[in-house]
Amino acid sequence: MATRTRTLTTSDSSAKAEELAQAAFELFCSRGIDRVNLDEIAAAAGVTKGSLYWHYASKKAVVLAACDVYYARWREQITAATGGAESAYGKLEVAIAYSVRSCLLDEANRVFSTEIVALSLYDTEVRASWAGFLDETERFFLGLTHQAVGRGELVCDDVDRAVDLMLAAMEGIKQTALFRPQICGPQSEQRTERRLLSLLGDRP
Amino acid sequence: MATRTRTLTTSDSSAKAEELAQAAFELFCSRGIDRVNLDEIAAAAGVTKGSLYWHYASKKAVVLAACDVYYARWREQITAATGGAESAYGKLEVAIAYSVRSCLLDEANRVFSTEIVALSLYDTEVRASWAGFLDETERFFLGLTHQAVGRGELVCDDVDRAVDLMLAAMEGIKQTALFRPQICGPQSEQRTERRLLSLLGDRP
DNA sequence: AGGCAGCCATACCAGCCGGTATGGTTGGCG
DNA sequence: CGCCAACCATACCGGCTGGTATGGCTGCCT
Repeated sequence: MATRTRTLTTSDSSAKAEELAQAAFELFCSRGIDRVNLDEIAAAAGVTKGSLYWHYASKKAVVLAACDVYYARWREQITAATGGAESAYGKLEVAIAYSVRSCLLDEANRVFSTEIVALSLYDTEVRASWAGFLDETERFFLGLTHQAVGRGELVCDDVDRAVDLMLAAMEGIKQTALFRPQICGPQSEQRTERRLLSLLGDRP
Repeated sequence: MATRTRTLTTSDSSAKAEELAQAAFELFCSRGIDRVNLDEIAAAAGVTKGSLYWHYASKKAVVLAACDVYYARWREQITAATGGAESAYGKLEVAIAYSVRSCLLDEANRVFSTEIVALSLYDTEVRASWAGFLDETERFFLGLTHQAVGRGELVCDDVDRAVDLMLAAMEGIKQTALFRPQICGPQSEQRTERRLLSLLGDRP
């Protein structure tokens, strides 16, 4: 799409740019950002580095674009997961279940987010991008939890604090999962889900 | 190669090796592992790369040695911090206070641990080393918490689970602190301490 | 004395990779 | 048609850095 009005607008005019971002994201997920060079990314998208540099000004720009791919996929999957549930509490359950699963089992997700966090130590743009995503996820869980509490499906006296804590625990679990493969089993997964859920409050 | 000999036992053989490890640790903390080259490390220890390679076989060996420096400093500081308190609960308080402070305020600590975690994604030796350290910290908090519960200073029905959760939250807080500088203020620090402490149980 | 091992410096290499220079092809448009 | 802009390929550069080859110096041991 957008093949004709290829004027001087931004890079969304070209589907190739998106294809390059997708390819970069996949490669970054499997092998880490600085273990993937631009030749590989370009090749994975069916072009060469010369073309890549027509769409992106630097490797960092490619990384930022890969981040956007990550965010878009998260939105897509989280809405798909929560779409089935009716109650706000039910949505919370499946949202946490999805998050735990992606934390504990989806190694690609772990690789990418770990690399981005490490990059954020030195690059303010990457850090700002990731911070925006963290805000988005917090707003998401905050909204659901407030809904559940407002509808009487959950009892929690300090929602903001509870969500903060739950998200921090989730990040911590994701990180330690790298070093404790044993906690990635299916029964451990369910237990983790229940623990995180209970951090948000109690059922009435 | 002949790295043996040395009349006075094993690794104590050369103080220069330790000095190199210390220098490497400081540099890694300030600028990240792969933004520091071996020439700089050697120079910081007053030698050149040629000598560095007499003490260490590769850059990875230097990284591992820097990890050991990190562990040693943690032990030293945590024992110093908990030395003043008599009750087990008091020790828990100061241990958590120290951990929170180092998570939220000590940026060098954050840089180093973040880098090591990222490296652990690909290097099994580094991962094993860090996993050992995580085990050590867990054992430390587990021991204190069990003590506090056994002495009636704390009420907690599932210590293992509580410590797990507290440590996960602490890791998560450390990570998100990078993206939310506002949570690093002193009053926020105390609140964080209290929240983490309350995760371990209630006072009788 | 003299040999040897520990310790260190100098000089050098080679591969990797981000980035660039340049030129070719296509298609829309005046 | 002819021109230009979008898009892409080829070839190349140059800096950085982990790692090595080699030899010098020191002091202990026999």
